Amino acid sequence: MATPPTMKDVALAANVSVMTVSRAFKAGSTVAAAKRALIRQVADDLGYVFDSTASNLRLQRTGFVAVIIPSLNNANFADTVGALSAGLAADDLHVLLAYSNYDIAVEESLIAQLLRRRPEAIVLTGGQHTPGARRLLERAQIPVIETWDLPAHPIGHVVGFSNEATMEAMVDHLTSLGLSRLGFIGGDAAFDTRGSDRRRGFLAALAARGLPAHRLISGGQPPVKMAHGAVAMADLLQQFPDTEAVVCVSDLAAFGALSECQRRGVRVPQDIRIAGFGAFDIAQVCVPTLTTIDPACAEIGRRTAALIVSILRGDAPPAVPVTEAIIPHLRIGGSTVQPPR
Amino acid sequence: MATPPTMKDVALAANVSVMTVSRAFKAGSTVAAAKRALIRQVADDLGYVFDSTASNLRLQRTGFVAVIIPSLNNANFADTVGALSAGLAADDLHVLLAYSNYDIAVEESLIAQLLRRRPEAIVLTGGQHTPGARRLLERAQIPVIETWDLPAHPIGHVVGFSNEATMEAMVDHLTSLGLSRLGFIGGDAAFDTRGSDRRRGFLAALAARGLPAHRLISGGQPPVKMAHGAVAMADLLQQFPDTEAVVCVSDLAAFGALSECQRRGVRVPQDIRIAGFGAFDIAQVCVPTLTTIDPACAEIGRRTAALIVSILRGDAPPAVPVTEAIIPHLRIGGSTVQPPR
DNA sequence: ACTTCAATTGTTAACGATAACATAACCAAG
DNA sequence: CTTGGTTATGTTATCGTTAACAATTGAAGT
Repeated sequence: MATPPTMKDVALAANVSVMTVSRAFKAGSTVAAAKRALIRQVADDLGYVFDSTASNLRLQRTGFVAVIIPSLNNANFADTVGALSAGLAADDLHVLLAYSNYDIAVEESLIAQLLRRRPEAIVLTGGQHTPGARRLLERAQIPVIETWDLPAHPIGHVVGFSNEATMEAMVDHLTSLGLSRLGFIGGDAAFDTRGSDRRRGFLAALAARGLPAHRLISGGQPPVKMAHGAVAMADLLQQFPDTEAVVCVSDLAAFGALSECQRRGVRVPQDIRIAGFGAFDIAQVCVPTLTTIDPACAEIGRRTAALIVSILRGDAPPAVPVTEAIIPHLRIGGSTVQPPR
Repeated sequence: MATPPTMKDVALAANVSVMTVSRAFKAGSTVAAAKRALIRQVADDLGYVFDSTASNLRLQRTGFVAVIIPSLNNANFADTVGALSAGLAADDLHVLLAYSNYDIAVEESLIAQLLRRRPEAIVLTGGQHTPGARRLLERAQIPVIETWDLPAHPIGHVVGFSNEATMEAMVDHLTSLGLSRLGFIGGDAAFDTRGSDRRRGFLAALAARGLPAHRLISGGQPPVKMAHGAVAMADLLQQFPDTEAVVCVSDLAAFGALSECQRRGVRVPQDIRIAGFGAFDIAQVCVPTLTTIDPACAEIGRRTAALIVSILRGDAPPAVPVTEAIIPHLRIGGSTVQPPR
């Protein structure tokens, strides 16, 4: 057959009306059991596949939830999206995923594209957007959820945490070890807003303690990869050899830094301490394990999914925009504190 | 406004017909320049957003390419999907992504769901599918591309490589170093077909050389993570302490194995050699760097995108199913050969 | 002024599924 | 054998956009 069979073809073959075929495929509708079985059999024989594009148009509902993440290739965002998809699946909502490559201009164009697909909700990573993007989102008649951040001026709902605030606990940990010469790797670019939020938080924490805050090494444009962390560590060791501990924008950079230390015979944590961010798998496998901050990626996804479901399908959707604060957790590893043996 | 504005609203406001509005948004159609500008202005003022669900139905074309990967959280597949998306974007094709969690039963149900969305092509990872999945795909009137494998009986097009065959080069490398007591970590489960293909290839390569092939350690169910690699290495060192080299199903497992060696003071490569698969970032950052096989993930994505574009939008689509063989490359690292200093 | 042709705009009928309404079939009770 | 009330099925119109065709306009050529 040239064109795929439609309900009409099935109806013809089963000798019923199109409407009956439609009902036969919908649970809870009144069709004689025998007829329903017949219709499904006929449909299967014909190779009929339900056409959701038609249904979407008629019902004015697509079942799509648009999601924009900075990068596909990042275990943290993957965990969030995984939990999000899982949480939406039960309510027949499907993630329409796009990635911005850490560029809010790209994000804006993705938003414009995605909205044409008529998603029922849209999930963003981060709280910083172009004015154009804000405008599009404010006019879109769908729930907007910003994640992975606590924006000062949210567009709609929020499920996230303050990247800046996480650094307080980290610096607290390091200073409680009696350390005062602290460095930071990563987060310089105007692009990586979450990374520079962390750096800002780091600097604020140092300032609050009256500690020097000049040991900063760029990790280059995001995504900051392992190899960049290694290069940055080499820079740090050369420029500021007296550094006692370095906080990295992510565990990937931190592992790169650790590897550079290994290559140079610099002992971690004896000679220098290293901390990361994100609680990536590698943090608990590498030697020593990395001190890091667990931002509860999956929890963000779960809570976002639950929020969306309650808004779209729930009987009591929230009247005002919701902000759900996630509490990241400091996880101490061998890269800052030598385990007792 | 309760319902979002449609072309009709724009037409009314701009005092033209709906069709003229439609033309005003379509490049290359005959609308007076001034009128086109006016319509676009009016549309913008109203907050009009093009509704692709209606367009998709009318045109019988969605611009979707369905893609199923085993896991979101895997840099290899992420690289493939990234390159694929990029290659499709120019032709206004968008990836509709789903992940099977390494389960072909899940894959079948995803295929059924995705086909309802009327994708213009569908891309699968791997060449093993349930009979139900094959049936769905054979009847779907769209191009099917299997990737990351060279199936014996392809459903349609193929862009991939033989996981089994890659192991020949790896074993060749190890035996050329004079090693003969080789082990393998991972790939036991019936699920992870690519992993067990690699193990089969490993065993075949040993058999061809008359080498003993009993040093096999399960990595558990896929995805085999770093931590599993560490546990497996501990098993291997205990069960087969005379092992000279171990090939792991992925770099992640290999890094876990390497980390276990570090913890135990087993020197790599002096005491034991470790190899991985996938050319993940970590392979070239860790100390020592990992010997691995680069399956050219991005190349798979690029070639798949090019194939799809040529089929869907090209003037000379291939008459018969195409099989594009990708050539994976052995990359030797410090985990099998100590670098000269 | 009168064709002729191109450029521009309008009208109609789909695309495939489904809510809403209308009708037909059925069964039990009186 | 009616009547009343379910249950099962059919009919119509619609979601928003667009191809195909029809109609109108305007400018150039004679």
